[in-house]
Amino acid sequence: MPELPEVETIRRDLARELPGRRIVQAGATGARSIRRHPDPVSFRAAVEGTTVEAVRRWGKYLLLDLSRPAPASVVVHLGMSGQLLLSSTTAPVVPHTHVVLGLDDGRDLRFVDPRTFGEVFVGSDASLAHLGVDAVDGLHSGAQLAAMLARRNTRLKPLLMDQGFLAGIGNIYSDEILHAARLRYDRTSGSLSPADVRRLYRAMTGVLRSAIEQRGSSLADSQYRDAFGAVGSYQLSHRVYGRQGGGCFRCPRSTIVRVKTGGRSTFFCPGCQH
DNA sequence: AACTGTCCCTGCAAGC
DNA sequence: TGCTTGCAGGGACAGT
Repeated sequence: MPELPEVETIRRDLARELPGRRIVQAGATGARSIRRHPDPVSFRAAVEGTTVEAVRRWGKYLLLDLSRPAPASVVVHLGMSGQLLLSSTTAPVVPHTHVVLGLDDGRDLRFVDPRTFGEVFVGSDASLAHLGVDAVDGLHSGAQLAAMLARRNTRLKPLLMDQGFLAGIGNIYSDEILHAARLRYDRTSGSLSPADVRRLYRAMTGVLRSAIEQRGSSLADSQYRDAFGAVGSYQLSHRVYGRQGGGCFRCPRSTIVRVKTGGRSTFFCPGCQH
């Protein structure tokens, strides 16, 4: 399930390959993937003949900035199972390929998404106005985080996953961050001491930066791949996610527990998270 | 305002 | 073996 580190890995791949490339052909066969467009024709018309100028990320969204009509970008959200793959135009088209952008260098950018929770559309930054600051690029100090937390009083995990509060953190990284910060998922933001907030800030930046360095987490069922189809390695560094029944790496006498909350699985160590 | 449950969707694994 | 069931989850939404 692509979260900020996975999307940032893809962004870095594409930022080396796409700027200056012209989109010579655009096709969309998956109506649900381009659900913000009335039909594939309008999507194609907005994209074909444009040049990609930059590749940006905001939270879990990728933006391929187009030369026209300014300001417009191809906005991509990978949902749970989305992949954005650079491949030769002649490579076989795998099942669940919903959008194909043909480039002027003989390659395609293909959007593949079996579960169709992801989407692709042409839009401006205004279409992402509901997002909070980016959890890496927009968060600069523990004091800033403390001020943000002071405006809310709610459980930490849903707050970290609230894209309007902080953009980019999902189920896996919220659990990893909270374990690194030694805080329980159900601690309320209003109950945090200044030292707690400092640990949370350091855990957040530390976990996300390490995960980016290791090119994200590829799990058995999520099929996360970078733009060249390669897997990440941060799953090898997970301390709690998917480790229920295993020993805690920080306090080895404790066992990682899995609970269901808010309709999602949460993993934590009852021994060292409070 | 905060929280829970439901839905969308496919692939995979467990159980009968 | 072959079927059914449950589970995974990002985000929108309805209901409490």
